[in-house]
Amino acid sequence: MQPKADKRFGEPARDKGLARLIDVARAAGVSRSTASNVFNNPDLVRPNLRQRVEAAARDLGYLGPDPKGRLLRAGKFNAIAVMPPSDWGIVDSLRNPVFNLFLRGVGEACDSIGANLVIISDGTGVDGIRNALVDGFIFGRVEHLREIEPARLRRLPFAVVDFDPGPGVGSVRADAHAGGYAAAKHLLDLGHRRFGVLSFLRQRSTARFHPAGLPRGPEAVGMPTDQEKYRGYADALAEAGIDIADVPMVQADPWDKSAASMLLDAAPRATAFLSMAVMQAMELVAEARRR
Amino acid sequence: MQPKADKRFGEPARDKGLARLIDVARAAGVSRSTASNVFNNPDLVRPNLRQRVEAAARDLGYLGPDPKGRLLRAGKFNAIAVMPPSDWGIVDSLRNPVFNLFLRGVGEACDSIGANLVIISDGTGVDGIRNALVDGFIFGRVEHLREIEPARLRRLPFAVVDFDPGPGVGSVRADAHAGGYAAAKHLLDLGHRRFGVLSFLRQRSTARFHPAGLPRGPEAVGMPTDQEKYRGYADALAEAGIDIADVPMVQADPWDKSAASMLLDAAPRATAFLSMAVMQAMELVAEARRR
DNA sequence: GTTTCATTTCGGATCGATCCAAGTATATTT
DNA sequence: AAATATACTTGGATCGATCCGAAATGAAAC
Repeated sequence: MQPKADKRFGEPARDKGLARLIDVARAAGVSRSTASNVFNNPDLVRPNLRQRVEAAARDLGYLGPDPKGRLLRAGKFNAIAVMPPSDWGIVDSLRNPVFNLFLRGVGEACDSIGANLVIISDGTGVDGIRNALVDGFIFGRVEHLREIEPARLRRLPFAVVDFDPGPGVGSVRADAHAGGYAAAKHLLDLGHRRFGVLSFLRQRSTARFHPAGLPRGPEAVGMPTDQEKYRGYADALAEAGIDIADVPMVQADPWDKSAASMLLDAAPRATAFLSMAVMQAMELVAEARRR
Repeated sequence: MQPKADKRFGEPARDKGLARLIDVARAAGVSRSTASNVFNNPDLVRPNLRQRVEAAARDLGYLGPDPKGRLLRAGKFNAIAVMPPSDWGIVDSLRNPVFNLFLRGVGEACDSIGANLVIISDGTGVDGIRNALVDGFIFGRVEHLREIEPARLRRLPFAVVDFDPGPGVGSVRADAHAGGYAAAKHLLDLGHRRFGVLSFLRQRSTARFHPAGLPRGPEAVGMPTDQEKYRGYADALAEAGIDIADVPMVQADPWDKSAASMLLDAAPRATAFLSMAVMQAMELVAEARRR
């Protein structure tokens, strides 16, 4: 049947230069649906028409269905977002070995289902989270959950790593206590007895030194996993008769480079160090080597 | 003015449970435009109406303008895509220090403009490139350009790293010749005189050993930058009276782990090695340490 | 030459929102 | 109080495509 006058959109000046499906359809003298089928269900279109459409597409330089329109209908993005830890930004995140590992894990899943991996920019802010064109989010840090109002969180498809936000939410966590215990035990087995501890603060602020042990109250190590890790350290040390409360500790923002030298100054006789964050540990090694 | 009967969309069963802008508008007894303005240009809406809309939004659990619809109108994605080198996939890419560096560079730019960073999955294939919801692409390897038909490439906003695709296309490149020269020079200055060279093949295939120098023809090192780097090595060696054509070389796929041991076997007396790819170099170090 | 049925093709409705020309209510001027 | 200016609102058109019921086509059957 011949296409009647398809009054949809009165030929609104194709200024952008990019052909739309409707342009191809008109050029080929078929309806939008037929043209659409040529690209999505070629079997449904008889060969002669199909060729006409294909020729028209070639002539107009049509690149195939535009993802924008398709997306609006389908509602799927074929992409998964990863939220870098609060206020880290993309660069800092990529610099962190642990985050890289995390990213690789997510990347593997993405590869397997052919989804793209989106790293949410810090610059987009918390609202950016809503505007990201993705199917779901993976949070690496609890802070995010705190920042987002619960109502909207409830409608967001997401999963969490290293924190159990309660029933109904997908989450995975590492056994931080075991990890911390193993690390400390390893050092003890090597004969170390004098330690120093590097920990971090919840908020960006200046480094502070605690002569001994973990402070109580709101300043205590933030993440649940970190608390567990700390307890892991503590338990291992306890077995060797060392009270972690007697071990010098520096708390600082993970990016605060002064923490390392502060700890080295504070615990000059220490032969081994326990750190909560990789970045801090790396900085400590670098600083120690520098001296 | 009171909203008349806005006949648009005959209340199509809000089954998904998610409220749309139009639902909010109806609930508040205003038009879509007004509701839209409440979220985008609050100043244009009088307080009493605005509050009514906001209340309605709250009641219905409206989360703000859906990015899908907004996107369709705006045509902007606020995201930049990075293509991992052909057939690497996301995971392998993230494992590569050089790619990580590259990613960090792009990430920095993204952070600064508040754009999200998208890593295109290998699984989406070359077509995925069209379907990615991004504003532009950055290619790290020339192979991509070869895979994409020129016509569609011409309409794609993109930039290229380490390859100059010709006029009209944004591109940046490193001075590979200088880099190669400097690296080789450094080793020479350290006193090394017996070398081994690790290079890679364009296509995935089994490692092959060349007793001396770079083979000619289609098997030659693929990327322009790699050829330059090779010449950089060659020039530095030449200054020390060494002809690179006399240096044992192994060519292999960057991920082929056998290359390292093959080279170590082939050049047992070598005291220093020159590699075209980081991954190969890393594997070489690991293998050497293992022995 | 009809009737019947499977195969193709068509076009209005829709996805969720924004733009803009046109209309209405309110404020200001005379 | 009428006339004019200003401030808000409105709804149709649009972004680019897909879905699906209905209409048209063509081939086989009567």
